[in-house]
Amino acid sequence: MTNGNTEPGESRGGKSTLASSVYQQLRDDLLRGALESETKLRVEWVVSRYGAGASPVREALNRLAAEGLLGRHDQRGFFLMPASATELEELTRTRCWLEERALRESIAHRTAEWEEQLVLALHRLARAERRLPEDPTTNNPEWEKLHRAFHRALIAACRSHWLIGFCDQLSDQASRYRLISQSAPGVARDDLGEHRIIAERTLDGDADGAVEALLDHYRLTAAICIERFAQGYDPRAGASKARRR
Amino acid sequence: MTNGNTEPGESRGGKSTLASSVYQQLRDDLLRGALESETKLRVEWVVSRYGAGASPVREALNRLAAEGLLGRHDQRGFFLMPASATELEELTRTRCWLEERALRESIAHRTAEWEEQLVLALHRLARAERRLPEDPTTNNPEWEKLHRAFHRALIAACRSHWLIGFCDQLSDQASRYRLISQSAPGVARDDLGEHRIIAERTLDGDADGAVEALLDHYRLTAAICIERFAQGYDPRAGASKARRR
DNA sequence: ATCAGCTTTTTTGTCGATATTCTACTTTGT
DNA sequence: ACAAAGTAGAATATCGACAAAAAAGCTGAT
Repeated sequence: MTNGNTEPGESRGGKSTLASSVYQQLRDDLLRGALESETKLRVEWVVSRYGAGASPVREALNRLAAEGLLGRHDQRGFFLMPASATELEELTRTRCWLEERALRESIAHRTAEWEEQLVLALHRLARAERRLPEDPTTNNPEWEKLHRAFHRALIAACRSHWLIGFCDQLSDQASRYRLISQSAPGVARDDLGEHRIIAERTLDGDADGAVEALLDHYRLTAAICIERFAQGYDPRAGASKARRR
Repeated sequence: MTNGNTEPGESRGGKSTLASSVYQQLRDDLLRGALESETKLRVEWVVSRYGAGASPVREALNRLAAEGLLGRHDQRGFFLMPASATELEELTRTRCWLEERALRESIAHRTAEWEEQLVLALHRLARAERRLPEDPTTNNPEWEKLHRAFHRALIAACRSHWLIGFCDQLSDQASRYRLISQSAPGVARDDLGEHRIIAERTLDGDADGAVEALLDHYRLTAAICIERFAQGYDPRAGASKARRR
């Protein structure tokens, strides 16, 4: 779990292995919600989709399962974790606990370097378009990256790579929910304004205010998602009847 | 990620796969400190030690690496994470943050069922011998299990399987450090008394008191380990010279 | 119709062999 | 003697075939 750890991506220099490449692509597709139509991930299916042998694919799937992004049952393969409103609530709860602690520690141990990285992240986020002009139903993947980078920059000074890793993991889960329920049109929302307030209070050293803004930000997002869930949204269109185990 | 997840062990009913079996054994050996003499885990070595093909072994190693129990570099295989005093400090810090939150939530949402499980866990722990009579240098593995079960019972009512998973992960890491530095004789310590106080205050609903006792418990353990580190303890005897990367 | 038990098909998990990459050592040129 | 380049050996990563298990399909009796 990640994976309480930095998933390296092996970006710098070292040639990536096939397993890592499949892992990366699969992970991206999962977080983008591109696989929500599948309920089970058969290895043969993954093999033919990403063009790699069974062994590296299995390794990638094992990593993702250990990270909590997939489920696994011995002799029964890998499956997408079912998305439910109660699970989203639990997720959000946990996320608020951990991010609050991380943000407070970050503020308490702030450095000039960290502050600069934060204003940079905010600036980049402000420049990006949330939705692409050509297809307003889907998010701009570039914006997604910058959004995640901003939230990570917030807590980067908390002095615990474990905590950062956990927050990343929860952030991954949350982004899946966000993208699942984003097919619906959605309320107008001042994303940028919220992020700006969080950053301002953080840079001011106003821990209580920053935490309040951050948690409101998360809770509002979750509330919107849950509402859409309640509206009877079901990712799987022609799903079959109940399956045992 | 790890493993913010319930590592099932596939105990009930379903026949376990070879990969899961190797995973389990390797994990046990890691936490028991039985592999501290190795710095690198060559697959061929693991294969011959646990009697399984390369594929299941690689899957097991991938899971452990995703959980943060091992390190991995593409094209360079798997290795034991180096143990350092500063890493132990960071670990303990994080652990205190998370366990405090988990314990407070557990107390805030306590149920009769949970309280009963807690007194049960304490009772079992009290009955077990910490060290085996025949070999006082090593811990009784049975006690280790019960000890872990006690600490998990404490936070079981926190209403977040994510948080429980994270705490488990950190607990695994900590137990590795504990067992590494336990070759040295060690101070006399009233383990049982500490655990009893934690449980009592918890059952009384005294959140502040329970948290204080729990964090002291963790910090004392860490302090003892770090002291032994400082005494120049080095797990790897005839280690080779510096390696790049 | 329905359900138990058998057969077929699909899918998972494992093995053995091989290609690719790294590592340590030797050679060569200055 | 030293560094760059090359080379033999070892380890990692991957493929393709196969065994084992589960799921789906089928038959026949109640």
